[in-house]
Amino acid sequence: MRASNRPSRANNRSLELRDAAAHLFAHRGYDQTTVREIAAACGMTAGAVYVHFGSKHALLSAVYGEAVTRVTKRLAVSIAALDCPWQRLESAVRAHLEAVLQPNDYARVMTRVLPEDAGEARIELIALRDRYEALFRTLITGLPLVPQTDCGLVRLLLLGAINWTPFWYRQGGATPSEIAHLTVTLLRNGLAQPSARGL
Amino acid sequence: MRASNRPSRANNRSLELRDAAAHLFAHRGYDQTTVREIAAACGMTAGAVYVHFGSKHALLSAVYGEAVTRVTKRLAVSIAALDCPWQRLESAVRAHLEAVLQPNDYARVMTRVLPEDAGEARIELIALRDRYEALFRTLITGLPLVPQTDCGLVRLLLLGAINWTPFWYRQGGATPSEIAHLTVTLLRNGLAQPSARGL
DNA sequence: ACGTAAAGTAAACACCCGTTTACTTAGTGA
DNA sequence: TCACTAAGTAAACGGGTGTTTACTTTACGT
Repeated sequence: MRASNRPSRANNRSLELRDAAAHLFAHRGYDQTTVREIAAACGMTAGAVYVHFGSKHALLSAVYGEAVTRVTKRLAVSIAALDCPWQRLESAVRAHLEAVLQPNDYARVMTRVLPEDAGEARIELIALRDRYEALFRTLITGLPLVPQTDCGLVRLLLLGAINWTPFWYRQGGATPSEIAHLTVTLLRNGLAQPSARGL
Repeated sequence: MRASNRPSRANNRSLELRDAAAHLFAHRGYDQTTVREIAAACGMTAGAVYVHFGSKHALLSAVYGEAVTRVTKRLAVSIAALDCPWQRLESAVRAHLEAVLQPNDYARVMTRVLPEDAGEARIELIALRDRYEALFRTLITGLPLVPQTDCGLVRLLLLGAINWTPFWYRQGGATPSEIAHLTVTLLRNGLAQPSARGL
């Protein structure tokens, strides 16, 4: 039981390191970020990184895991008090967009770094991402959609639309809130003029 | 005028090289593909690549440019005979999805390789992508949408949804045609049960 | 037949990468 | 006080990278 009272003087440089990694991964991608850069951002040497993390992949896993934890929490809070399934979805989309679009390093890693680039940590990242996407599955199956709608397909299209936003979003244009509203309105009623609707 | 009758014995290995690069970039990404691998795929040495292309970036530009050319052509053909703006959009989405989802190396590079990873060739790739996306701008502004709809935002959400598909699409599930139909139906009428529509 | 130029090779170049090793520093508990 | 341990450094290791160089081959035009 001695191993449990861990930290002692541990003024967690690990977290500092993880934050720096998140920042660099978010802005330049995994491949193009070097361990030396991450270390330098904390005023350390590359070797010291391996005191805290076994490998660069492990560092990515830590960042990715924290990202999912944070955005999951944020999403849960944002929908807690809502009952209407459409409002719940819109709130969830807004929370997701706010996380992904603000200069938020962790959330951005979730959409910018492909699990495929993570080597051995690949399976772990995919599991984390799936865990997050399951939240949207629940929200979507709760919607009163036209019968026989392929909910899985809807979820993937929705997540695609909002995961792609970081690639075109610019400060000063539409706000996350506006994007969320348009997205869910679109999903609910479509955008055709009433006179031009099909059967 | 002597420089114009170029090829002579030129049994264009350049194209072979470009195809091999497209294949590798599509399946493993730009960073994780080496010049030696591309050369080996054509039975050549790395040095020979530089007879045909000035750099690895130039090779990516060539692949990306060809990708845009091909998918643009395919899209133009698919909508040529159609008049109804909704049908035109659905056909365009279907063409795009077929290009991106079938094991089509060139189209896949367009969605898998971020222009940001291309270094100096970055600006060129962005210009090419923008040229392609402008086609969708035309298709969307041609739709009879509810007044004051932000067409730019709609285009970006739509492109996001369909650009993300390669990351989850699996053979045997929904076909490109089905995905295209659902996507445009969603955009047109939404998916809410008629009794559950908002104002 | 021969000069020319493109196409290709083998090998090196210069550098950068993730990771490891041997060693130093500093705080802690007994 | 002193052994112990975590944290960190400096430097190297082994390998891979894009690219260049010097040289060879090959096919054409004249």
